Amino acid sequence: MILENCSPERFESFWRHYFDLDRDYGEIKRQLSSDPVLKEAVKYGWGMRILNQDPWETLISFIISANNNITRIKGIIERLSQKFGREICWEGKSYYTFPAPESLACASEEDLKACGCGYRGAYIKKTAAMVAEGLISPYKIRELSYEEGHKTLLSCMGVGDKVADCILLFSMEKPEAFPVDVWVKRVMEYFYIGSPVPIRQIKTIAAEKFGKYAGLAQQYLFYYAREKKIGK
DNA sequence: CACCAGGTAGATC
DNA sequence: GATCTACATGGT
Repeated sequence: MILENCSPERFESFWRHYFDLDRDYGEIKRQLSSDPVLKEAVKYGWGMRILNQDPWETLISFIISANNNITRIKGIIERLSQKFGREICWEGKSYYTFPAPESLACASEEDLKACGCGYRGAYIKKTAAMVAEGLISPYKIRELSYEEGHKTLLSCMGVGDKVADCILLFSMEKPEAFPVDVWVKRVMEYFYIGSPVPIRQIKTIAAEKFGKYAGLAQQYLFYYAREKKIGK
């Protein structure tokens, strides 16, 4: 991997953790590969890593992801950043930071609608207000256990079981979190169960089979399922 | 014009 | 608790 425009100090203080470089993926892949299905999925997504992303940004981003498609999710986040973020100029081009909690809490319904948020606009505004007022803190939730963090995240409007698991996995260093979206549900039923079952049952099976690295297994399975369009 | 997309909130039993 | 439905928006 090559990073441009990055000092050794900046690499150590930020990017090393962001790219999860201290985790031994070789060892985890070996462990998961004792399962024949995971062995194939791991082969498919051999270079994958779980990024350690910003908790606040991840919280809002995955509220937007619910019942939505990836193209639109990206567009909405881009437009929110342009409208409510801070401009950064670099090499003659403009970029925008992800908006601060206060900015989204103060956003008007019309502005959020203009970004294409749809009915999620109200969720974003409410959750942003909770953070801006200090009722909840994404950075403090990160310090909690998986169970406590999950429970706390559910108090945010727009955050359900699956979105909470995504936030915990992608920004709060909880590799045991196993988000079950439509693809993971399909691939688990297809390979391990054989018939449609409730999501909670899939989470139970995943915890038993994959243990404390269930989240990484989820990512290999997700990628594999999508690429192969399994169950569709 | 239906159906779908990295589900959730609110009502109901 | 478990189950059902409406939900903005843009693409196919």
